[in-house]
Amino acid sequence: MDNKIYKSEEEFLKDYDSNQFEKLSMTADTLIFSVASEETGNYRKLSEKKFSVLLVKRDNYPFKDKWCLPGGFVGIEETIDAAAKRILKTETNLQDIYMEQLYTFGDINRDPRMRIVSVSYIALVDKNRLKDHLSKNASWFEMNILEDDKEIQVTFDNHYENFSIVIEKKLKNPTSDRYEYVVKKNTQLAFDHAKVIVCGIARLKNKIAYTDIVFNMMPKYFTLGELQQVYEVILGKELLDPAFRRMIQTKVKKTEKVQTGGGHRPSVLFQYQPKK
Amino acid sequence: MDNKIYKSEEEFLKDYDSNQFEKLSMTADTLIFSVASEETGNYRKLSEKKFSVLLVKRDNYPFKDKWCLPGGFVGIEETIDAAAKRILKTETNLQDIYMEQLYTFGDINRDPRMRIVSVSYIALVDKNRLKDHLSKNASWFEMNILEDDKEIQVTFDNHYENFSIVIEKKLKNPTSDRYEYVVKKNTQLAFDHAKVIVCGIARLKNKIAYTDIVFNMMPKYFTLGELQQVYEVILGKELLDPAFRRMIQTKVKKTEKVQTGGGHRPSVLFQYQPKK
DNA sequence: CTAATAGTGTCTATTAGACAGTATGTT
DNA sequence: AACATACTGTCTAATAGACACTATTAG
Repeated sequence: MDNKIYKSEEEFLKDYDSNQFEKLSMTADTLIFSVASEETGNYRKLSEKKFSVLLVKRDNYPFKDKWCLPGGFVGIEETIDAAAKRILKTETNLQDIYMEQLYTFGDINRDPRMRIVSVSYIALVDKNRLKDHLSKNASWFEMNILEDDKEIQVTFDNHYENFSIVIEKKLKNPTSDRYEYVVKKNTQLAFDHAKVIVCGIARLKNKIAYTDIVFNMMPKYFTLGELQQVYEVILGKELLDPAFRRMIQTKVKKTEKVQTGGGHRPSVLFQYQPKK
Repeated sequence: MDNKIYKSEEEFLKDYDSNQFEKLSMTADTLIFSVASEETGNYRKLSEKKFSVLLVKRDNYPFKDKWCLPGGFVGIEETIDAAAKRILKTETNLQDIYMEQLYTFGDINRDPRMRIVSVSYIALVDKNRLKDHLSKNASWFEMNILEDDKEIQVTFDNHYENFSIVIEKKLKNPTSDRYEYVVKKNTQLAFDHAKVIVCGIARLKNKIAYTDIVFNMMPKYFTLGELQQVYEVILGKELLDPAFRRMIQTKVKKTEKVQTGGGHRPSVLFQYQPKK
């Protein structure tokens, strides 16, 4: 850097060489999560809820024919949030969807082409809102998650293909809840997206406990049974009905509508009610 | 992008033009938090704990003579984490300090020179570990935080200068806990660092409730009174002794040592004990 | 003795877990 | 009638809040 003395910020900026530091490329990658209903065949049984993520098949190198998260480069005149929204629109044709920044992944060789830093986002959608607006290479994968202290296993299934990943978790520091993820098995996911997915699942699990973000995955009207299933499939464990209903009653409002036809007592439809 | 068909990833990569997308600059900015003890004058009274942040006076444009967070450009061959560590070492001469990524700020005009995306980090240090290793322009500022639903006010004081900022909080979405911060008053902090500080304070407040990260700000041996004060100054509220001791007993281990000389009953010194 | 902090006992209020029970639709 | 889910009542366990009390030292 030169040592010229400037008298004002204007003068300094006019003279500033924006290329004196090396620049790098940035992408926004989006974890689009949803919960889908799978019919069971038995007219009496409830449809099973499946926790799903949207993946895109790469039709170019690198990682040609592998699956990856919807993503794209951040433009020089575009905020990162705007890039993430643009990508969501491109892949799902949806706007006004819940999104939040997840984490920024900056390993040097995470992309074989060159140094690319990825800012990841989580998006939550109600699957009823999108039927066939998906882009050509995009596909919903149902996930099954098996987790203990040391390892996470996720299996992905889109009814044509299925595969699984195994990720080892290591606490970065005994005082915190931050994990370092080490990919032990992954054949089908491009880049470091296996880690991104696992990181996003952890965030979502955490946040449904102390926020209302689940409702972004629900239709306007829903039964408490359905809502409970969504919690259960994300948390990966069953909940007790009375405890669940006690917890949820502050967040929802009963409607006059009921849902019948299930071969059992009709259930009341509820709506989300944000607390003031 | 050209449409040449490649037969392999190797062939593709050899041909790849890494400059086809616009690149941008990235910095890592670090919130270095600590809790300092301020003597009270009265030999009997405990020293007051002050929640502090390390700021650096800019000696160059832009924002010449304003205060900012320690930060620097991320090198093209350097991970973002490594950049953050390098910056911490430069400013405090400390290594092996607790750090975690906070958030990535990517507004287009957050830096008047050019498009710079900032990945912010939180670092927590025990102030006893650094006495006079600070870099020339760095200074610890004690913070006083006043917060309600809508607004955060922080005053900064380093015993020579003091100033305050006012930030409005707006929930981005009723279902979540994400805020948009709008700077209402700020005369002394450079860039968007007022927002970054407020964002970091919020994260810290949150995380001390469900992790053990406070212990990164404590010396090896401490009294429960001191520890409670640290919690209180970060949370901005008083805690009840019996409840605090019940909560903390699973995290600490009593030692044989006691601290005397305070004109009152001596207190037992404790150590952090991570749970297995 | 006094001021100040250290540390404990215990009552109460709130919340979470568990289980058993009742209600009601469709075939 | 039987199955499957909807929904509730209530006991218990665990946790958090509140307050009062005892302990101990330097000056």
